[in-house]
Amino acid sequence: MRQSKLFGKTSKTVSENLKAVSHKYLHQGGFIRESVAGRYYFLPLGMRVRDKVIRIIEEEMNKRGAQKIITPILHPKELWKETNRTESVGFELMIVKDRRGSEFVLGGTAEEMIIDLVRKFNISYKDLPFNIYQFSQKFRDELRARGGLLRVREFLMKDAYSFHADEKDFKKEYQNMWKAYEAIFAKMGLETVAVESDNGYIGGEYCHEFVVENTEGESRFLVSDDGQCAVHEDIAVFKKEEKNADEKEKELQEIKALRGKTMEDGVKFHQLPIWQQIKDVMFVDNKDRMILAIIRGDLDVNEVKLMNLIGAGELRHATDEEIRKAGSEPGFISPVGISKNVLVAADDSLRTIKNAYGGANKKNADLLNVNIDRDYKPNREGDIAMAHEGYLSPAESVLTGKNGIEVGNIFQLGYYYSEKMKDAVFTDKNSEKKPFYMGCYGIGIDRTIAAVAEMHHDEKGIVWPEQIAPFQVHLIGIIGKDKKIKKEVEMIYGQLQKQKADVLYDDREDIGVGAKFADADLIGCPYRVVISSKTLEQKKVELKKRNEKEVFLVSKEELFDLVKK
RNA sequence: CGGAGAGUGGUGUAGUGGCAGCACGAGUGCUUUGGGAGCAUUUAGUCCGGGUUCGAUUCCCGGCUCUCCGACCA
Repeated sequence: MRQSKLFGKTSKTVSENLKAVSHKYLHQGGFIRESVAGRYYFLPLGMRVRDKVIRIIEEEMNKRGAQKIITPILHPKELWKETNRTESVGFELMIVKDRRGSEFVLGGTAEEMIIDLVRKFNISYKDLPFNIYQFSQKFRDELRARGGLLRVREFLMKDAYSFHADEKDFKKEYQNMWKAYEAIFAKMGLETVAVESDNGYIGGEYCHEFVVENTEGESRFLVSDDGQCAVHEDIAVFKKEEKNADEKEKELQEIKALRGKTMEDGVKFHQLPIWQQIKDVMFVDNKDRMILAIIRGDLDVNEVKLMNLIGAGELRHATDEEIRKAGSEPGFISPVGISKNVLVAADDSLRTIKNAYGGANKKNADLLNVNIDRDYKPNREGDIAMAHEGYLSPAESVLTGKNGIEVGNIFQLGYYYSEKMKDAVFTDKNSEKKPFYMGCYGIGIDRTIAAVAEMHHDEKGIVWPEQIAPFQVHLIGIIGKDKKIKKEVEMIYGQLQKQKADVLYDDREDIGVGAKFADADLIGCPYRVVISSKTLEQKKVELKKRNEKEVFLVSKEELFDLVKK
């Protein structure tokens, strides 16, 4: 490719608004341009990177038995109704209508579509298992796009769906895809951690996120020092040490408490440790249920765990008025004697303490010596606590908090969809209809590219890993008056083309050499080849790796050899 | 959705209640080629709507858009 003909240009300056490094360099290098927030044009350079990423994924998926298909992007809304995901999906669905009034969901994930396709075929156990995948544009009505390609509203995703006769067979595929992902990301120069996570609206019982550790990432997870676990904050369990569980239960007491509304106010007023206080958080779910989450005072409520415990689709904090309407008082909420209309969900940490203190459901009144079972009986009890850095894993290893970019995930779906959707069944050996056991597996292509840029750059631009660089070689001539040099570069370019080498030739005649070098650094091809009077004299070419400082003089033959694939 | 900030040529920015300036870019000509060259010349701009005002790019109100933080989402 001649750079003079390349559509899209590098830019010397960049808006201060572009904070994420990947965003900045992808913009400056001429890989992408923004349309509106969270929607991007991919320019030729960006497309080359994207195509290479696609190729790597495709190769690895095919190698492992998956087959590529494509579904329409507009999904009939009826399908989403069949699984009730028109209601349950957390992100607001993008819905479009055609002129006859038919409604379609702009696909953000394609479980329903794939099952709808599969059920057209009268699948028998002999057809199983299979894994079908696609690359397609996905739409998510994110409340807040950010960081260039890091979080977008429209992006290319590889999504795969596997169908099995039973769990055992599925588990093999889960491992198979796990391996595929490790191979895929390794080829792109990304080191990933498989983080155990919550399934969210996708459904199913367990899943793993593939996360690239990076401070720009929004995925918060914890790893234990013993290397035994890497788990997302949403579902991380930890050891809740006993506090004063041996203490004898004392008599319940209500006392006047002229204090502020915070946990600290309670500690100051009673001169007791924070862990002995009961933390009460009132929520409202999407069915307008009032939910009181209670937990040991030194811990925080994890809303995802809470949702899972009580089976809620969405949660929000209750307003002060709602708390009063439920017969309590902000800052003085208590599970003791709370209205029957309030669902009380208790964290099991409350079993590690005795004689707790906290509000009395009225202003400036507190209860002392509150004990679970004796004074209140939660409607639900379980783990709803948020794990934090420094806590101990169940195996008593210290947890460390990390941030990362989620580039892919693999989900166990089990019977989640096949039970909800009609005819999502196969015929087994005994001629009986059985629901499919399923899994699904996604990779966000755009975000993966951003992750590579976040991980591989220096102060001058992106340093692309060879496998996904827009070009392998950036060829530059320092031409001057000497016609011979121009001729030489053209000759070398011609030869490289003949070899079908992946080369970007900076043939622009009207710009200085400094600009050419700066552009080469910005674009970040792995090899830079320079032809000048100096190299011509020595009958060599100059070779420099983007990720190294030294330049080497090599013979033309060596160069041609290098780029031979 | 809550909070904060910002919208000025293609890009990055300055400034002002009364002529909108600079740099980069782009075009032309000459010159120039080892780290974003030089001279000359041309080109192009105040987000939208309303208000205050003799006069608004500037002040006020509304809208839209973007960025950041949070919430949400994965």
